[in-house]
Amino acid sequence: MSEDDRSVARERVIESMEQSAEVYGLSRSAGRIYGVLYFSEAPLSIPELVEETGYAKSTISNVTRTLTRIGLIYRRSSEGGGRRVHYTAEREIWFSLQDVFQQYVHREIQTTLRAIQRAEAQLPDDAGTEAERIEELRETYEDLREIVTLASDFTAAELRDALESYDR
Amino acid sequence: MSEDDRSVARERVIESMEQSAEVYGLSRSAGRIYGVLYFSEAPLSIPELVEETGYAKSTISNVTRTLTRIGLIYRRSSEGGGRRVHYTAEREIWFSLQDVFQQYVHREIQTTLRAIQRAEAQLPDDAGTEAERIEELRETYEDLREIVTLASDFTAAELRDALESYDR
DNA sequence: TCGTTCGTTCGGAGTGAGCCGAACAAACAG
DNA sequence: CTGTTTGTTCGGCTCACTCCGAACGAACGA
Repeated sequence: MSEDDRSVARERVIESMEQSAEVYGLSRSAGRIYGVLYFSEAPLSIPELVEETGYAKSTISNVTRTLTRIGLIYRRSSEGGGRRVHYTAEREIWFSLQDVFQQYVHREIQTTLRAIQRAEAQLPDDAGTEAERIEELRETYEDLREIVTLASDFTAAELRDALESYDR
Repeated sequence: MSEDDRSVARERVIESMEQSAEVYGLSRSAGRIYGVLYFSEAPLSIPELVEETGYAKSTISNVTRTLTRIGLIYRRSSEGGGRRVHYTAEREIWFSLQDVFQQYVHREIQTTLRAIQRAEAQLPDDAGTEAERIEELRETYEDLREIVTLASDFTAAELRDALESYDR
C-alpha cells in the first residue's frame, strides 16, 4: 500500500466534497479547501493551502473567510504569536451541516412566514380561496420551522433514532 | 375589501415564492410560475401563463417542463382532447419539497457514500489517519442517508411530532 | 386546403458568480 | 531602515445560467 494509493483515495473523497459543496450552496473551491483541511494532519496556512489546492491566494483568503463564518473551518493565530494564520477543519461535519442549514433554510422559512403573515393580516378570514390557500401555506411553513428548529438540537444519531422509533 | 387587496396579498406571497425558489436551486421564474398556478382557480395553459406572468412563451415552456419533472406542477392534456396543455400546482407542497430533497440531497449523499466506500475498499484498515477520517465520514453519511430515507415517508406533522415527542 | 393557434427548440443577449492577478497594508528578519 | 512574507481588497475576466425572440412542427377550424 503506497502513499499514492492513499492520496488517490483522499482525492476521490475530496472530489465528492466539491460536489457536495455545490448542493449546500457553496462553491467547488470551498469544498476542496475544506477537504484538504479535513485530511490535513496539521493546521494549514494560506500559502500552504495555495500549494495544496492550486487556487490563487486571493481565492483562498475569500473562501476561508466564508467557511470560517459558517463554522466549517476554524481560524487560529499561529502558536508562536507569529503573523501566520492557520486553519483547521471542523471534523464533526454534522454540526456544520446543521449550521449551514440554519443559515439557508431556516432563514428562508422565516422570510416566507413573515410574508404570509403580512398577507393574512391584510385579508379577512372570509376572503375566499386566496385566504384558504395562504392559510394552508402558513400551516405547512409553521411545521417546517418547528421541524428545523427542533432538529438543530439533535445529533445525527439521535435524529435517526427519533425517526426509527416513532410509532404512528 | 377589494379585489386589489386580494391581489396585493397574493403578489406578496408569490414574491416570497420567487425567493424560496432560488434557495431550492430553481430560478425565480420557476417560483413565480408555481405561485401563479398555486393561486389559480382553474388549470392554466401556456398562453395564459404568459399573460399572467409576463414571461416569454419559451420561458414558460422550459420552466414548466422542469417543474413538471420534479413534480411541483402537473401537466394535463385538455379535457376536450384538444391540443392545449394545462398545468396545475401540487398544493401539498410538503410532498414536493420532499421530492426536491430526494432529488438533490439524497442523490448527493448516495454519490458521496459511493466515493467513500470505493476509497475505503482501496485502503487497508490500518492505513493511518486517512482511513480513520474516511470512516468517520462514512458513519455520518450513513446516518444522513438513513435520516433522509426515513423522513421521506413522514408527513410534516408526523415529522414534527416525532421530534417533539422524542425523549433522549 | 389554408390560415391560425399552440408548444417546443435553437441561438443569442444580458447578468451574476467564481476565480485570478495586481496592488496594498501589516508585521516580522536582517 | 530595508527587504520579505503574509493576508486582504479591488478590478477584470470567464463561464454558466436565465430569459428572450425567432423559427419551426403539429394539430385544429373553416
